Amino acid sequence: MVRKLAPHLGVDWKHILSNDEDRQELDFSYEQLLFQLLNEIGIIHQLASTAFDRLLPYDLTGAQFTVLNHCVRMGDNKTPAQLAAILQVTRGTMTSTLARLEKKNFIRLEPDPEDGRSKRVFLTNEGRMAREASVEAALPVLSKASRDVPADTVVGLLPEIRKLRSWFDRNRSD
Amino acid sequence: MVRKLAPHLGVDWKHILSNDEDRQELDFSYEQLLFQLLNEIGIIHQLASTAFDRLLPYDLTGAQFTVLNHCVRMGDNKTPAQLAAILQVTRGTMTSTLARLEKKNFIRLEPDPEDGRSKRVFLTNEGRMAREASVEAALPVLSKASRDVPADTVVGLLPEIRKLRSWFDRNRSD
DNA sequence: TCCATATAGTTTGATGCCAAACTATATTAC
DNA sequence: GTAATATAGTTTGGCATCAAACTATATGGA
Repeated sequence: MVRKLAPHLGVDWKHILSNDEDRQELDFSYEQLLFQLLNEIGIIHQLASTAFDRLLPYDLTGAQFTVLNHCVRMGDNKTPAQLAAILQVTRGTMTSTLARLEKKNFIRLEPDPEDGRSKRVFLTNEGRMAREASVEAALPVLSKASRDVPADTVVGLLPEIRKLRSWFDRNRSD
Repeated sequence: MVRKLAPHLGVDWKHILSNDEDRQELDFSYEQLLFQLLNEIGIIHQLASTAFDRLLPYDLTGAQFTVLNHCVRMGDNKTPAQLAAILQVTRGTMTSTLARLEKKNFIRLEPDPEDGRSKRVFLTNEGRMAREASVEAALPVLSKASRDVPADTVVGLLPEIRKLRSWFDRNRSD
């Protein structure tokens, strides 16, 4: 049916072993179904990501918001390596995200008094406000979703999706 | 619990309104549950993408494989704009992916005889073989998943995930 | 103490992705 | 027929991501 836009992501499971046309007609092997599932998941992630990026204020990106949000909710005064582990990015990626946040004055980086190799990440007041404004900006979109997507769908999906995420989490090579 | 690696993606819904600790204890609003769901989806996509990229031969990337795979399964002789629409990336992104595939001699680009603005994408024999080899390389991983992840999980997830994808698809701004 | 190894953070180089600007060719409207 | 508009493809600039190499500091064992 040709969707209008949206990316094929890092890996695009889209159309790997499936396509819209044959969905109704054929039997699929387990492997094919898993492919299709990952395909759909990739699309959802991409669409959601792009939509979220577009509504964020202060030129914030999703990655940057995620760091601010974590600091607000779970506390700051963590090292970049800890944040990288928690948010599941490489240290190199975290370095660059933190640099952008620092340039915007949303966080402050201080040397770790106990470990000469480390730094500590602190929220600034501006960072706190930017996070707050971002949450505000996101609410209308979530509300729209809540009107259209049945709660049953969301609630039903969560436990199984978590199982799947768990499996990938346990089975990655690193 | 601090996962070891993995990225916060374009937008990272991870930890936006949720975290591992409070999952067991609190009630969540619909909005929070949706956030959590998108969070899990983002993680799964990232883990799956990275794993897939690592096993591909010929220095193929997921994006490149997706183009080859589509051409094998659905036929080549399409324009870059058509491929971009089908695979849901911008034309600019498709330009660069096709350029990389052409440099590897996996596709050929010819001028469209009927439209002076367009080109046509054709698979080469090398491209066909590279796609075949990629599928071979992916099979062991899929088999591993099939041993661990119950078919029920996959089959149960698919219809609801498709509904969710549909919603995002319908509600995007472009 | 000193060396080997592990860990923190950075840097580099690739890829993917988007948005927006830009060129060239079609198509439509008058 | 010509001007306005739409579409195809490219280019540029920016962010996110990874992998791998590199520096500096800790830590542990001999």
